Amino acid sequence: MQTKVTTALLTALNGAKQKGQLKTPAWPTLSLDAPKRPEWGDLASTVAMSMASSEQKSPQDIAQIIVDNLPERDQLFDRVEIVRPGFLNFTVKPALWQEVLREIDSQGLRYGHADVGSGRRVLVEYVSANPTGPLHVGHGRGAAVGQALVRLLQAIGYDAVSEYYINDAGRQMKLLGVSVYARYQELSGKTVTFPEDGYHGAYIAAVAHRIKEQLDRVAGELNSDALETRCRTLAYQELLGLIRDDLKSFGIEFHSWFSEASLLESKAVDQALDELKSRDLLLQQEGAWWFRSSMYGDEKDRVVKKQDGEYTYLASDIAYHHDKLRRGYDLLIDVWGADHHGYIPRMQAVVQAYGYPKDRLYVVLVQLVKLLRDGVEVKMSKRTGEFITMREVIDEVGADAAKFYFLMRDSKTHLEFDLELAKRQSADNPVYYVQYAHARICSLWRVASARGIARPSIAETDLTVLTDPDELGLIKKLAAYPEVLQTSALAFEPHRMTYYLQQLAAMLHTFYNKHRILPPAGDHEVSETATEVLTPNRVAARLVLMGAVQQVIRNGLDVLGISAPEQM
RNA sequence: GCGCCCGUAGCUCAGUCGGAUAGAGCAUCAGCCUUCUAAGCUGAGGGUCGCUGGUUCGAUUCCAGCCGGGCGCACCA
Repeated sequence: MQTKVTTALLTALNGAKQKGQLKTPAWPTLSLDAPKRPEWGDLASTVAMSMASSEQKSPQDIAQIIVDNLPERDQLFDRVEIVRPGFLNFTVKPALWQEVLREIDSQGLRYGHADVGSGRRVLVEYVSANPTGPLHVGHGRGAAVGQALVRLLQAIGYDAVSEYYINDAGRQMKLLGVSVYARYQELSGKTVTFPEDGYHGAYIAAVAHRIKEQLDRVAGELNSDALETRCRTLAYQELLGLIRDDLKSFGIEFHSWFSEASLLESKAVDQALDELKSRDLLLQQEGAWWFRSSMYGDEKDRVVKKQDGEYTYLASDIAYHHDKLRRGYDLLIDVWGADHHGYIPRMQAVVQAYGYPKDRLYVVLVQLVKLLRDGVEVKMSKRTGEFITMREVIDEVGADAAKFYFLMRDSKTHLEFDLELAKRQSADNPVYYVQYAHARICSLWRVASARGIARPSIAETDLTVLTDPDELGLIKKLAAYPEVLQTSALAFEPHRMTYYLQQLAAMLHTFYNKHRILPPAGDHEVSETATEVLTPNRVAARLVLMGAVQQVIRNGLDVLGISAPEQM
């Protein structure tokens, strides 16, 4: 609908220009918003006001010129008004709104999809937690956001895929081995002093217990170093497996998993650094090698190879991004915890160092989740290993509710997540509120079929009976869906979709409460307050409308990776 | 100290490529089930959009400076 009216506006502007009524060389971007008040029409434009200075005419005059040049004015609009400073308010003909329902019906799950991406390839990297322990709530939010981004981008025509980068090399892995080995020794009855900087979580002992048998078998033949290495390998596999399982129960699967260790083994790190060296972007100083990120706006240069000859974490990260860039993606998205924001300039420096524009990489920051239970904060401490895991949250509130909560707010702001609220099955809980709207419509089909009312075929339904403001209001909301989807995807902000769904669900519930969709069952007297006449036509048209609402809720939830239950 | 993010109703937050009387949910109060799921709906109260300046016909939105909160400033990951 927006596009239809925008096109008309543009035609009007160009027409006026040809006649010499307007002279602005380039039109400002034509934005059309649904105005806040119904008396301001369905769509409003501010072009006339923004052109006032370049035209040296009053906004009202410009608006009048535009109106005079509007093509097919009577076919498109019931009313076109010019209001006070220079707003152009359009009231679109109901017939055009009614057409939206046919569009939804014919496109089904694809309604709202677009091709603004035109197949451009995007790689979204998210979660990427160290395989040194279970995923915690923060990872859960990152997972929900990452998955939603992939699906949103796919929906508007991008070829988007997901990847998990496994930090299976370096110090953290070493510590994992040491920690598990210590617990293993304890299990075998030895007293050991647990490494100070090791992983203290109870899950480490659990892992040690689980792999004990395998270790016992080789314990006699291996010295302690080799045993420790074995601990590391087994624990790593065990923990990565847990992470995969957790993600799976959260309904998340990755297109690919990428191992940091593989970069070191294949010498990809050396190669990536050599390439920088050949471009004079690597510098040896004080016995260490520095990446000259300050050449590209970072505040200072960064060490990639330490005095002791070890690579830093950044070295693998450089190689990893080098690899991603060379795989030919048009855009790389990294979803990071907000505490890593200081890392962005150096990664963008990496991108530029390899000759790519810096916006080839976009980092989506995800802020911390503050867990509450009945309004009281649930304290977490990573140091002592006492933190709430993602699995605990999923097990307690369910994957759908958890995802919805994670996606409810702008990811770069702190999120309060009340476990009790997320579990509650009432209107307080936005997840169920939205899902319930969907289930309610499904229930309508069940009741209709029980009463022998067939689901109407849209081709044979007269939609012109849908003239009630509530009916048209719902349709207008449905018509806004494609725009919401697109904005949400292009801004990398899934919460816009969550918000929209809550609004749509609210309208559905209001409508449902106020109007009847099916005629009352035969044995009920029609109450006096039912002033509406429910002709078979109207019933059919309303059912079509309900079908459309159901479809859009389903599409919206789907793009967020949340299920749309038929029954609750 | 420098950098990034945040500051909107009692609480949690939307909105802001500059627009017309600033929105939702929760909480509070008052109502609505013999009907298609009350996991729902209706109504009421509640605001100097952190502060001060600037740009503009117009600023919650843009700019500058302050104030408050979070995070980051390693040859850690």
